[in-house]
Amino acid sequence: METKTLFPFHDAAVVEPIKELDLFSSARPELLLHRRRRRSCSPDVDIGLNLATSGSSRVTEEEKSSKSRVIEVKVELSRVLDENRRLRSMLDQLAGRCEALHGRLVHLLRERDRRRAAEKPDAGGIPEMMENDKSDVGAVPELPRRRARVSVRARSDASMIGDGCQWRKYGQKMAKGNPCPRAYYRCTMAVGCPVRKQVQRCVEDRGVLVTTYEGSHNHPLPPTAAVMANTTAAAAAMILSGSASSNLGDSIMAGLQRPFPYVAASPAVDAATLGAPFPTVTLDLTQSYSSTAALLRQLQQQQQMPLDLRCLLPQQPPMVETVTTAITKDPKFTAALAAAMASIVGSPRPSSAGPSDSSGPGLGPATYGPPQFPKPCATFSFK
DNA sequence: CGCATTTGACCCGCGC
DNA sequence: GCGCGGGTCAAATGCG
Repeated sequence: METKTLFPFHDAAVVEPIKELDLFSSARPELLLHRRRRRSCSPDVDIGLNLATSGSSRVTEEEKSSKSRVIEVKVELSRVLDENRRLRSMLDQLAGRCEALHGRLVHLLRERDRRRAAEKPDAGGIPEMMENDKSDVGAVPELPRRRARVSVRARSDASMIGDGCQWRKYGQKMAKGNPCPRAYYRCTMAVGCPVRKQVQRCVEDRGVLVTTYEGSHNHPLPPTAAVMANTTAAAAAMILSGSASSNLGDSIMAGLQRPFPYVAASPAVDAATLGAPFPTVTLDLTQSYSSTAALLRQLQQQQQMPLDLRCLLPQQPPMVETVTTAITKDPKFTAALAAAMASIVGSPRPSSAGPSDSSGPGLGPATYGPPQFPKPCATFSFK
């Protein structure tokens, strides 16, 4: 981290420079100040002032100058501490609102379920498809069913990105407008798991693999898969609820239970992704994520977030940066991101698992067992 | 022989 | 109604 010397006129050996305060680190700045105050009061500390009587007028000038500098610095420190407290308070408020909304949503959904059970005691439960596909649970039957998809773009030479799940290929087709075939996989980690995914190379950049997930797993996931699944679930929940409040459902609950939106990318609804008629959010792991603020603003502008979640976002751009900084400095964020990255580029892929003969460019047999990963390719960066 | 993949056929929704 | 395209099925094939 950059170091600012606030006392350039002092002997560095006597007064150590004050480092720039990390507003979100675990080291409490107030304590720092407290320690410094205590040190400054200690009789052992040389405060750097020459109190000798020789040249007394010059010393007096220097003394006045130093004292005024000390006062200035104290004021500045006080201002920074105030700002720090204010930012912490904002973050606490945001977390509190999120918690409250989550609790409220859980309550409403339980109420809804109770009402439905009371109204239709002989309904025989929800249909199998609805039961398996949690993203549909909240849909109103008269409204068209909306099935969210999450598209993950990652740079890879392999036929499939390793996401920790086991998949079985059940089809392959040539899609219009793309010379590369599209492969269809379904999850085989549990009987009846409704999750499917499509894998296709990007027409603009053959090095980019576009993987589109649909549905929710009906079984426990290994940690590496859980990270990706959580991310896609949160993203799916976001777009499902973005324009139709009546579609608030269990998927949103799933999303709210995640460190939303820890891993996020271009949130634009990508209707062109694989020609999907469904709302699709794209997680672009080929891009450099230097600006989560841009993401948040985009979410605001496109109103892709649920109404109630939108209110959690700051309304003024400077605060967006503030929240972004908070998110990106959060060790949990870093950990989640690292796990997500590990699920994608975590280990080298065996050469035998490469693209097969006639199955088309870059689309080989499905991988099984432990996750197999393409070579490291996706890029993230934080400033 | 069992299992996974391949691939042509079929189904379905949508636009004209 | 028809054609098109996306998605799925299932018989055929390949492989260990």
